[in-house]
Amino acid sequence: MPDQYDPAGVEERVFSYWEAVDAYEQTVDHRADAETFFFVDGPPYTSGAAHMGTTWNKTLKDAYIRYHRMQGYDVTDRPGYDMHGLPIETKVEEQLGFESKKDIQEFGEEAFIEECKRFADDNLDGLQSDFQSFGVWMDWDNPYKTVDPSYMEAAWWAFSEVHDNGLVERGQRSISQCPRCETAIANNEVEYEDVTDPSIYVRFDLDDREGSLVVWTTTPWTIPANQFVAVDEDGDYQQVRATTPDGETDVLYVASECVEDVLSAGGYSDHEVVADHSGSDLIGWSYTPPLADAVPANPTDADGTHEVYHGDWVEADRTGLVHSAPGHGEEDFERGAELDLPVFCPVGEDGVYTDAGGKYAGAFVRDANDDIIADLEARDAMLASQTVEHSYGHCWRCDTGIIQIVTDQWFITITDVKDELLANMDTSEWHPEWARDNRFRDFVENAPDWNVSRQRYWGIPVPIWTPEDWSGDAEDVLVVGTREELAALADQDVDPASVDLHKPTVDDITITEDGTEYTRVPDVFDVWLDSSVASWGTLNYPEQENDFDELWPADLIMEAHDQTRGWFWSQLGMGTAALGDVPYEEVLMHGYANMPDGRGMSKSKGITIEPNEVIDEYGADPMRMFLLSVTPQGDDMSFSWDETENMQRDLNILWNVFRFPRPYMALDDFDANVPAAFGGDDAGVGIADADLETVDEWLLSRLQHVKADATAHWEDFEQHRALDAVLEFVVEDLSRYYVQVVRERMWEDDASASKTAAYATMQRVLLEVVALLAPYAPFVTEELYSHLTGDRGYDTVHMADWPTVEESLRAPALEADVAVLRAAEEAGSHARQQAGRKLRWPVTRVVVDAAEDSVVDALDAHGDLLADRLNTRAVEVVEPGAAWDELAYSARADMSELGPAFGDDAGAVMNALNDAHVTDRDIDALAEQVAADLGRDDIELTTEMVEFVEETPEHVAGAAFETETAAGTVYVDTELNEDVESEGYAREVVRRVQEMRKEMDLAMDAEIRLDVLVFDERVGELVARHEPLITEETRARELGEVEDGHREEWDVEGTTMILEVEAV
RNA sequence: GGGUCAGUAGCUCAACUAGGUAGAGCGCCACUCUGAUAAGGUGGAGGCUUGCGGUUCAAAUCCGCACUGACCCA
Repeated sequence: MPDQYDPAGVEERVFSYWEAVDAYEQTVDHRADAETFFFVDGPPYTSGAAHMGTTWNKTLKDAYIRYHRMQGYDVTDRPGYDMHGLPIETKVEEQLGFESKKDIQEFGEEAFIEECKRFADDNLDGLQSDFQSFGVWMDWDNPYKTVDPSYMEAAWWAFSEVHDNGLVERGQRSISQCPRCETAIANNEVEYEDVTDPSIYVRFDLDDREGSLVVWTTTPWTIPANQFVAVDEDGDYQQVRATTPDGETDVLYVASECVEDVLSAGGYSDHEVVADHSGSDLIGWSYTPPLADAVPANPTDADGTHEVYHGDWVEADRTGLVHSAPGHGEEDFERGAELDLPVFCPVGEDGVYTDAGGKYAGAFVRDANDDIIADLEARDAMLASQTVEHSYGHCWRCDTGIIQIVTDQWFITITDVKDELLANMDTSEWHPEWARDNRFRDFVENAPDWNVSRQRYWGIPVPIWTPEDWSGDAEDVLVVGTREELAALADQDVDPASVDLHKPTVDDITITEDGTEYTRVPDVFDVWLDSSVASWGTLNYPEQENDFDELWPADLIMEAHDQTRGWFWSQLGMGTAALGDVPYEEVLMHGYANMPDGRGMSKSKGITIEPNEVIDEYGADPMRMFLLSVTPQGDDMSFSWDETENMQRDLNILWNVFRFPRPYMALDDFDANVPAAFGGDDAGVGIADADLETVDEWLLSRLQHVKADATAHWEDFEQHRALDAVLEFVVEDLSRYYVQVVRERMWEDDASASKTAAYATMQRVLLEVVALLAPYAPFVTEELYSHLTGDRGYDTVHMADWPTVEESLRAPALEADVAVLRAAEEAGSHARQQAGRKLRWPVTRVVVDAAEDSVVDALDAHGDLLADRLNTRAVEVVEPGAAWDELAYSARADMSELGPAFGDDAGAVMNALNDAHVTDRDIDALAEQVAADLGRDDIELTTEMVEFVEETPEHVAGAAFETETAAGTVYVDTELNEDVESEGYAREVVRRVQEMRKEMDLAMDAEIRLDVLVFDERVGELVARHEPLITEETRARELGEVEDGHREEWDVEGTTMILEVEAV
C-alpha cells in the first residue's frame, strides 16, 4: 500500500472495489431481516447542483444511516427529489426566453411541461452523482420522485382524505401574487428587498363636516380600491387648521403625534390646533374617496364603505389614519370581512386593472402610479408626494415586486385543527429541543390556513372536479384520491396503469354523476404539498400498503432549520389534516453552511465554497469528517479549510499508525484475527490468545472507554463529540503513546510472545477504530479494513457491527495509573531537555517527588514503564509529605518587609539571605545561617520576608506535573558514568547505522556487516562494551572489516567515527 | 420592525445546565528526535471571553441594552 495517505487515490480504489463486490447491496441485504428503521429523506429541489448545505445535509444522513446499519437495523434509505413547482417553471421560462404566461400558452402547455420535466430530470442526474461523489450510500437506483404517478397519487390520496375530514375549502383570501408568474405565492416565498417607492399623503374629504382625513401610502395603485379608513380607537387625534405660505388654509385630521411631520411634509408654514379627538370620535365619519369618479365600480357609501373604522393594527405612524382596501391588503381584507364590507379588487392576476378599474383599466398597477398621483393632484387631494426607501416583497424566483390581491383559492383549513397540530407536535422528539419548543411552536400557533392552489402548470394537478353551476360549497365537489378511482369515474377511457396525472392530460377528463357534469379546476398544488406527503409517498402508498402498515411514521428525519417553516411544518400539517398524526417521531434539525467568515453563502453573489473544490483539495473523507465534526443541532456551521486540512492530517496519522506494524507482522507471518462482529471466523491470534503486556491492556481499556463515549454521543445526536473522542484516541493514545512504547518490541528480531501480543492488540484496536470511523470516512476506513481482514471478514467495513464495550477489557485503575505515568513522563522529558540530555543517553536515576498517594501507587505498579520511557536506570519515589533530602533551598528577600524590620542593616541581611542555603523550608534555620553569616545573634525572620527557592543538586533538573487526580515533581539526574556513557555512545552508533541502512534502502529484515571505527580510544572502548546491543539493533550479523560498503564519517559528541555498512 | 440561535486564542471548539484562578487541539515561533518520517518530542508566544450596564463577596457563566452574523416572521 502507498506510503502516504492520498485521499484521491483511496477514493478511486474504493469506488471500484465497492463496484466489484457490490458493497452497498451486500450491506443492505446483510440487515434485510433485522429490525426496521424508517428514515425519510427530505427531498432536495432539482433546480441546481449540490451546494455545501445540501452536502452537509446528505453527509449527516449518510453517517446516521451507516451508524444505524452498524447498530443492526434494516434502514430505509430511499433518496427523494422535489421536482415540481414554480422555481423550475421560471428557470425553464428563462431558458426559453419567455416573459409571461402568454408565451407558455403559445408554446403549448404540454410541451412546456415536457421541458420542465427534462430540466428536473437533468438536475436530478447531477444531484445523484454529486451525492455519490462523496460516498453517500442510498438507494440511488430507486429514488422517489415527486413527478412519478405513484407519488402524485400519494398527494391526491392525502388531499382526498383532508377533504373527507372537512378541511378543504374554496374561498377568497388576500394573497401575495406574483404578477409575472400570474400565481399566488406563499408568504415564505416572498423575499424582501429595499426599493424606492412613492410616499404620498392624500386627503380624503369628509362628507358632513369641514376638512379632510390625511392618509399615507406607498402604493398609490391601491387607492382606487379604497373602502375605508382605519384609526386606532384609543389613539389621540387632532383637528388642525394649517396655513400655507400663500395664506391658504386647510382643515386636516391627523394623529396628534404626527401633526408636525405631516404639516411639514405638506409644506404648511403655520397651524393651529382646532380640537382634540380620540380615535373613537372619528369612527363612523363618512368621506368621499378622491378617485370616486374615476372608478365608478367601487361600491358606494350605501354598503357601509368609505367610513372610518377601528383597526387593531393602526399605530401613530405617518398620519395615524390608514387607507384600507379589502381587495388588496391582508389586514384590510380580514377587517373588511368582519365589517361585512364588499370586497372590491379591480386588479387581475397579471397585475393589470380590470374593467372595474374604470379610468385605469388595462394599465399595469405599478405603471398606473404616475397617473393616479397626477389625478390626485388634479383633484387637489395630494398633500405631499415624495419617495421613500423601504423593504418590499418580491417573488423569490423572478424577483418581480409582488402585489396583494384577493382571489379565489383552495385552502386546507389548518386553523380548524390547531389544537390537534399542537398536540401532535409534542409527540415528536426534536434535537435540539428548543427548536420545537420555541421556534416551531410559535410558527404552528400563528400558522394561517394553507393556500394549496397555484395557477400554474408544472405541479401536481389539484384533483378537484366541480359541478356545473357550482355553489362554491366544498361539500359539493368531487375529490379524486387514486388513479383507479379516476378511471372508474371518468367519462373518458383512462388506463390507471399508464395515465399521466400531469396537466394537460387531466384537464380534459370530465366526470358525470347523476346527470351533472363535473370539470377539473385548472390549478396545480403548491409545491410544498408535494413533499408534505413524502413519508407515505416514499413507500408508494396508497398504491402499495404493506410497507406503510409496517413502517409509518418515520423514525427519523433531518433537515436544516429553514425547514421548520418548510418540511417539518408541511408534514405536520398534512399528516394531521389527512391522518390525524405527525409523520415523524424524531427530528434532527441542523444549521446552515456559511462561509468561513460566517456570512451566508450565495450563489447569485458568487459567495460560495463548492463541495467539489473541497474534494479536489483535501478529499471526500476529510470534507465529510469536517462536516461531521461540527454540531448537527441547530447551530450554523462556518466552513473551514483549515479544519478540513486538519482532518486530512489526522487521517494521515491513522494511516501511519496502521502502516507501522505491517512490515513486522508480514515478517513474522502474523495470523491476524477477525472477530465475528466483522464477519470473521475468529481464527488467528486474538487478544484472548495473546500474552498481553500492561500497555496492551491499557490501550484496550482506553478503547472500551472510547467506544462507550462514542456510542453515547451518537445516541444523543452528537456525532461530532464521538468523532472527537475517537480521533483523540487515535492521535494521543494510539499514535503518541502506544506506538512509541511498542516500537522496541516490534523491532525485536525473532517472533516472541511480546510481539504477538502487540500485533494482536493493534489488530483489534485498528479494526474497531476503523469501524468507529466508518460512518465519517467511508473510503479510507474501507481500504484500511480490507488490509486488516484480508479475505476473512465481510467484504466491506460497512457491514460490520458497531463496536460494543467488552467489560472484561476495562481497567479503569490502569487507565488512571497510566495517566499519571504519562504526566510524569512529560515532566521528565521537560527536565531532560532542560538538562540537555537527549533520550538516547540513559540517566542514572529519576526521582519522583509524589504529592499524592496515587502517584506512589502508579509507580509501584508500573514504574518500569516510566523507567523505560525516560531511559533511566532507576526510578526513586519520595512519598507525599516527605521531602527529597538532596534538595536544598535558597531564599529570595522581600525588601518591602526587610526594610522596615532592619533599617540600615536591611542591605546586609538581604545579601546574607540570598547567599544562604537550607535543607528545608525552615525559616528558623535560615535565620540561624544569616545570623552566623553576619556574626550577629539578633536576626529574626518571618515567612513574609522571604520566598524559598528550590535548589536541585548539580546534574539534576526537575519539572512539575499535574493531572486531575495527581501531582508531583520529576527530577532527572544526568550525571554521567561509564555505564551510561557506554550505552549512550553505543546508541549513537546504532542510530547512525539505522540511518545508513535507510539510505541504502535495505529491507527491514536485511542483515548487514558493520565496521565501526572510533577515533578516540576511550570512546572506542566504551562503544565496544555494547557490541551485542549494536549488532542486535542494527541486524548486523557480524562486526569487522567491510570491503566495499556504504561508508560514512560522523561526528558524535565531538568524537569522529567512521561507519561502514554492507548487506550480506 | 418582531422572534429564535450564535459570538471565548490566528482557526475549530471546551468550560455556560448548579457563578469560584478561562482550557484543549490545530496553526505559529524556538529547540529536539529520526526504520510511522509530509510522523514524533519539549518549550514558548498568543485572551479586556463582541461592547456597555446591572445582580453578586465573586460573572465567560445570571439579567438588561447595544453591535455583528445566520435563519424564520412581517
